[in-house]
Amino acid sequence: MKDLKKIENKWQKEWKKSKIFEAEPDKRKKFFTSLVIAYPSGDLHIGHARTFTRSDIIARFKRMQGYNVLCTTGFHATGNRAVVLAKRIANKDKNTIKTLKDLYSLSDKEIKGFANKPEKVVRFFMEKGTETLNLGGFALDWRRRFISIDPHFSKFIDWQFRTLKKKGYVSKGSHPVIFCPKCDSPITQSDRDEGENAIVSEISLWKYKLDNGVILPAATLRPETIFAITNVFLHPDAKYVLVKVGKESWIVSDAAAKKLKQQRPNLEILDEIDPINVIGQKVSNPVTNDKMLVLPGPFINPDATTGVVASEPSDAPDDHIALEELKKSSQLARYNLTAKDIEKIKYKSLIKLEGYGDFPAVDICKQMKITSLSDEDKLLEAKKTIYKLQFHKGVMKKISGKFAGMSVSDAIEAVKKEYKNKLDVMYEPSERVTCKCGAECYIKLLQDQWFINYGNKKWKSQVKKYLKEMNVYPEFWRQAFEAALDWVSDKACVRKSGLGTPLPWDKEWVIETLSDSTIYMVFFIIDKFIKPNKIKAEQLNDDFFNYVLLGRGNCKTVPKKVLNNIKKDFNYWYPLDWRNSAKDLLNNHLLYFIYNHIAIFPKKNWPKTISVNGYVNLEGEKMSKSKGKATTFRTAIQTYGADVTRTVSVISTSPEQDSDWRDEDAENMVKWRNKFYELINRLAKTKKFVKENNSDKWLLSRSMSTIDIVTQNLEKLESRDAAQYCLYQMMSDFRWYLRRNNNQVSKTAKKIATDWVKLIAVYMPHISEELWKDLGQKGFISNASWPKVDKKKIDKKAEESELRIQKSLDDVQHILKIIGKKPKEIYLYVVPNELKLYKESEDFFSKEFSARVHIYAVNDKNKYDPEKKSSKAKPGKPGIYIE
RNA sequence: GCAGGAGUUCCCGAGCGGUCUAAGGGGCUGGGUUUAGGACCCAGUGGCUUAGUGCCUUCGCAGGUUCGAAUCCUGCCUCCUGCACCA
Repeated sequence: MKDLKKIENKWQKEWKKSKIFEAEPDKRKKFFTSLVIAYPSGDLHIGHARTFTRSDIIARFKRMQGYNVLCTTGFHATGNRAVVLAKRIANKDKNTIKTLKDLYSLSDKEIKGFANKPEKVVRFFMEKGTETLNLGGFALDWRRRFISIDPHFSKFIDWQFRTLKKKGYVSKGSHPVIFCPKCDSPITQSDRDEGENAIVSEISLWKYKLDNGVILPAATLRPETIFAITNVFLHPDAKYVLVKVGKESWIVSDAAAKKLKQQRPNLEILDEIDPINVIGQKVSNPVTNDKMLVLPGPFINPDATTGVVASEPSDAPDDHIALEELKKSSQLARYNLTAKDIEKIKYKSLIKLEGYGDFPAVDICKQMKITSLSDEDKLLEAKKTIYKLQFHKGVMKKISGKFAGMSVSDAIEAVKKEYKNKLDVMYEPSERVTCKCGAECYIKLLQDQWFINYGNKKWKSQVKKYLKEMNVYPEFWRQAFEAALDWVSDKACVRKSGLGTPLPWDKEWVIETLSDSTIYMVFFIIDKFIKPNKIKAEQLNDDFFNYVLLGRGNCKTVPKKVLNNIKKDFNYWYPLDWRNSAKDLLNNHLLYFIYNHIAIFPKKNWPKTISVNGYVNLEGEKMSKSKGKATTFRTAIQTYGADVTRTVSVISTSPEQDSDWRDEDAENMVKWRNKFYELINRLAKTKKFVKENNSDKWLLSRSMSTIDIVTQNLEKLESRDAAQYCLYQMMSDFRWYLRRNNNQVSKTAKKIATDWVKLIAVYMPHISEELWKDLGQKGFISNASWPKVDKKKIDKKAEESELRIQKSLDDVQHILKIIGKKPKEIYLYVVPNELKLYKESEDFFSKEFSARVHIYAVNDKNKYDPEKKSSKAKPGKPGIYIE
């Protein structure tokens, strides 16, 4: 057999030489798509294989359908990753260097050259990535490749941002992030030691006032309990401070003051406060104005939130038990309090909860026999139980005034809204977070941030409306999309570090990754003109983009002729017909992509179709978790060949699900490919064809249905279904056909095989080109026309007849199994109109059973039928006699 | 916590109101082919039964709707993903 890997290389060269993938406008209908631009901080991984192959399959399919297809890609270097990598190399980080060596076989010298040179890193891997895509057989127009740190591209981003700003979609604000004080920077999941999954949670602060006007800000996740608060707790032995916040004075724990300082730059620490002096005083409830005591709470954690806790003992088991304990406390005198003071505290029933009385906290503590704060585990469980029940099923009682009758979950939001002016907020990580450097992290409110206002109601509703008009494949994702759209809000679009384009009007900021990659597909069209016309970045000013992209104004920096060519190309190719990406971009990039098109371009240029696919796991493990042995796209190609790698990466599961890369699958696919190649190659060489019988009509009918299904599925990019039919279904039909015909083929079968190779060509383009040539066809199969479905050739009768043969084969086998002996003679008695069908299959049956098979019509007077089995014959079910 | 999903036979993985013991692989068992191994081909793979048949049981758990449920509804359990400065 030929070396199928050499074949791949040969056809890649042929394609390049003949430039068949370089697209120029012509009279055909166009189809414009692109691979999602990859981040080149390493070579492409196996996840890219899936997403990219899907795009390539659709591009190749459309090309064969007769469209003028433009498919291309570029690289995205914006952001911090390469900067961090280059820094780590400079610091001689062993893991980083080892990974680079293991995965990409780089030499020490090469690696050393990357130290503190992020640009060098990304440009190096851009070349690697390009190579890999070529090895994968991607049908791309490489004249349009760019990287997002090219100065020309930056000019495009300048224009985009100025345009957005003019339209009022960019504004300044503040933004909470999880922050490491030691590294002095926001800290992402991968930089964390503990609390990888922590998120920023917003905590409400109710401001309880002492008589002297000083505020005790109590933190809570349940602001609706304000109506039933009975007292406030301070830790008697913790360090508290008096701080100034704007015009107000607050008392908070020392730890809290330090955290709050990060969220409120105007906060000033004035003085240390002894909590003992505050305990025993009275504060007023900010909503009800009720007076209540400040009590000692040795159980509270002064480091959490503000160190001030409001107590709601009817619903919070902790608070209830704390008060119970306090009644018996011997320490009360220390705070000038008496047990009577505590006993006077009256619980207020706030939330109606089925199965519980007025005070659920009291009930559950009784039930669970909790009597002391030292029963920590039980208390936690009780708290969780009540909280969960109340959140989902609790109903607010009369005491809550206008919120009465609301569910607790609704009331929380309603209270926040109603008392917007009285409530304050602070932010905390949802769990403890520590940085890899060891320091504990907290939330910092970044000031003077620039935002793109994706929360803008009008803009959002435009997106929502247009989303309904767009095609989303698989339809499965549309719901997820709409849900994500509901949640998307203003997005901080600049950072202080990393590669990228400086914000045009505030150059100390750099536009971040997801914000400079929203409409980059436009740049594929422009980029092609830059080199040949020696256009400099400075020439690409706003006038240029306004003229070529929006058809507005005048541009004097670029020659008129070039300008109009670009404009012509843009009008021909745009909009993007198909955007395919992995699901990680669903919540962000894909939405921003639609948002920005809608903001900047007229409707005729808005994208048409979005498709999404799941991730790829490696041997059942997440790629990020399978340490060290991460398979790259390139090694997969080198091991199994491009055709196999491509096919395996899209065939294993349906697009909406995560798939799994298993070497075993790839090995099976290698077998399949070889079998396919040998089969078609043998057909190609066949000169002697057999006479046709029912199985030819059957095969033709089956192949027409298969082509039909494959075509329909590719239209929706249901790659798995399409592949399953055109690989496995077709193969199993051919196998039956060959079995039926003693491994011989007819002319019809060879023609069907030719169509089959065309179907396979989108998955396995290399081997298909080779077989195309073997079959004596001209030109590239990549440019051949997609097989047409002739529904007239779908022959239900022939299929049914073939089914009868199969069934009869089964019946005989079944009997043979039961009688358990080797047959010498087999007699089949068929109804008269089936005689021809069975008679032409007589040899086939004989061969299958290694016995002489005799076919008789039931009305044949000369038949041999000692046991009168012919009387059992029905249509499709011959009588059977075996000797 | 909020949001979006998933749980199918030994394993992977289809099916998403009747044609479902439930596609397709893999594994295992038997047979063929082969000098042998491999590869390849055929058959079997819940239980009982049978000259090509018939019955019972099964799709996370528990209920419900229906003439009929793996498929629809309700509740529960378990698992996965995202929640933003990270590409």
